[in-house]
Amino acid sequence: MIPSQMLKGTLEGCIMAVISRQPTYGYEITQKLADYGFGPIAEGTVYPLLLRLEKNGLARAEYRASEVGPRRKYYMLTEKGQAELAAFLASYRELTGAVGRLLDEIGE
Amino acid sequence: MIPSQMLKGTLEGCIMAVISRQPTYGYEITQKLADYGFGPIAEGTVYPLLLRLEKNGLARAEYRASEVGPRRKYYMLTEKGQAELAAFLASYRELTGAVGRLLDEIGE
DNA sequence: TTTCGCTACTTTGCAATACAATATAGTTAC
DNA sequence: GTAACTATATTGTATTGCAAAGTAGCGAAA
Repeated sequence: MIPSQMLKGTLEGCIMAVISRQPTYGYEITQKLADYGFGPIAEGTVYPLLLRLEKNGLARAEYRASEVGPRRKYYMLTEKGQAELAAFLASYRELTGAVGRLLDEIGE
Repeated sequence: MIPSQMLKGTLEGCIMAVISRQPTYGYEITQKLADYGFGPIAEGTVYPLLLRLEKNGLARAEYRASEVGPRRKYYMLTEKGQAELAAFLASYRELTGAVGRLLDEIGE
């Protein structure tokens, strides 16, 4: 299990990454994240985060009917969101680079 | 600059990693972290974190005189701390693994 | 036809933590 | 004697993942 504190700041970027290629809805995102190995990410985590992305103009959404259940709210990145995703990737690499150098030095 | 939210959960593990090899004092830790590329980590971040490690039995500390300034409080990992460090490393690799798979798939 | 299971979204409130700000104080060099 | 660097501690704040609870559509088994 990845501790929740360690997901802070990273999860938002990861969700932006998920919706960056094709419109995706919340429920599907939680399943994809589990597939990638993030563990079960609570819906109470994903939905508020999506609403926040939308509110901040990083994503926009549209409802589409589903053939197997309630309608789905598909999210996709705005241009501003694409830029934010690029910034996240840069920061993420900065972090993993720093941690990598540290672990290297202590022989881990 | 690595956003502070992204450091949450990771920084504690990194500081454990720093003091795992040799006793280190707070001020020195902030400098080492900067050297590794974490950016300037505020003292208001490091000291409370060290006190927390100590309080939770993950680290112990002793004061030693300095030849160039005030006395220093050297921190070192306890056995419990070593175990916690190992757990952190496992979680960290779980996270980077998951993010890696995600970024792979979206072609980043 | 009712109930269970899966799908799907929203809201409220809490807990953890990095950090800014502030305070304190020893040492050295000008 | 005062500025600059070294060194630790405390208080309060903002962010954010998540638990919990609620709403609701659909299909299949009972």
